[in-house]
Amino acid sequence: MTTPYTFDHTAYAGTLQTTYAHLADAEESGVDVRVAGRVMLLRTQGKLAFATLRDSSGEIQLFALAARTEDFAEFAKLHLGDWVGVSGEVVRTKRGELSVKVTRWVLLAQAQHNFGDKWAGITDFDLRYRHREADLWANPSSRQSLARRSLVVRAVRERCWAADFTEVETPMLNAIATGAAARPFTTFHNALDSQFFLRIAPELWLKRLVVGGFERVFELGRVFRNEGVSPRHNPEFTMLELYAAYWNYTDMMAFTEELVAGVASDVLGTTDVTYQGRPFSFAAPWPRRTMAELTSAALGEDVSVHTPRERLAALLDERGVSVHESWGAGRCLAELFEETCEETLWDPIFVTDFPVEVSPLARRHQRDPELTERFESYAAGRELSNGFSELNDPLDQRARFEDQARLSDAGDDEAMRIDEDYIRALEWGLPPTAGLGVGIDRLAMLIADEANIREVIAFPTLKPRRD
RNA sequence: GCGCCGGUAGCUCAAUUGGCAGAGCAUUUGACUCUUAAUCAACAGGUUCCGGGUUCAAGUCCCGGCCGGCGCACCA
Repeated sequence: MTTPYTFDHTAYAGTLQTTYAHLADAEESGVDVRVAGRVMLLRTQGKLAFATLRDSSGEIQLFALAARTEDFAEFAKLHLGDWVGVSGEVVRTKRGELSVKVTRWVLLAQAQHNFGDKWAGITDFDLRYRHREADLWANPSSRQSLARRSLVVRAVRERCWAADFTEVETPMLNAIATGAAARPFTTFHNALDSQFFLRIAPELWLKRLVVGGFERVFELGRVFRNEGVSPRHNPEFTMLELYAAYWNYTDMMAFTEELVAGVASDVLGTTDVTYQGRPFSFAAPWPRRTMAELTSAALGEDVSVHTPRERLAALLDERGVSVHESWGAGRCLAELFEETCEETLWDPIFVTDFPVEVSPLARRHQRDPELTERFESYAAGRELSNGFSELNDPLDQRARFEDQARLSDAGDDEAMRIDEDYIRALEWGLPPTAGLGVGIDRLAMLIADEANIREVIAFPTLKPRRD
């Protein structure tokens, strides 16, 4: 059968609900509208038929009468899921339901499959994620979470633009996967006869743009990490990275809390949220506490990057963490922090002053060369952002990469590889600069109140069917 | 990668100790001029995820595999 190529609609269901909220029972507005969407429910009653129409804005009832509606018999045989366009008057029925009293209608597309259960919708995770299109029209909450993700991305982008950051795009196909500690995906370019890695972070490229004179840049894009899959990890995810010349990590913390609080406010209209039943507030300012302070408080024992490595290792051992021989005091401190503090950090907080050993791209702390001017923000027990004063000394950067190479030789397959082109870029002069990375999916989870990252990704990575 | 749990009609779910594989909704047919998950009547709908095994008999028990959820590990 042939269906129309266009439908000229003049109203949305949700808008009609607010515009005609005043209409009394059995009152007719005298206004004709054209609406389109999917038939979600159908109730026929002899020479009457009621359908629930859903469009992107909400739902409205369609009211068809044999005496008034063209092709009434066909209308009464619509299937759940069919797309229709209708025209008719906005009325409220005797029973109080705002409706479009259908005079003319057209089938826009047939639904050949249906989900059947009007109450439970689709609950099977496998079906929901593999056929998200069905999930989205069967389950309004799925659509809401993805819509909120979209609003988060939009708000992030607009706030970065408003702060004079230039949006840029850097390569996803890289000869070296660097800028973070993660195992990469590999691929191959035939014409260039070369192996490439999908990027694990855009960090080094972005700083090269700062070297080139883009004083404020950001990139909002996909990164790929060949790691495990979990309710909080998808192999490809979206990251915001942002760099500002002349800022240090203190400036960047101030920007970060304003950005995140602003995004929450833009999307939800408030900075007060409830995540998985537990409230917290994104409102700035967030507390700043050093990693050593928090870890000492959790342990009931003063520790720092200067605590003898043997003592830190013993504390880890007590907690069942196996200590690798290549770990120095800095790595041990960071592990202790993750073990004792991370999950307890519910309200947004900045954890500052990370050891040099675990921060190969961050600038040394002005007061302690064993630390860096680095922060991570935490919320709901999870890392939300990561930022630092950027290391701009090419000699120190080379030494840091060489430390990483030693870790790699010691069997750490996530250690960074030395990037000669990046060191050369630093030799051209990187001004004092602060950088920020924010996991957008994680932020969207918080704002959409979702426990599983897949709920804020339209098509999460699944194992291909093999049957 | 490891552990636990799950997979039954298009969808949501039942099935007692191993004993004829069911219901609601959806689909099909019929009734019905204000329904709201409409209601009522009837018909139809199955490789119980896949492959082996035990048994007179397997959705159910055993072995292997596939996919998913959760936890651990890894990470953001």
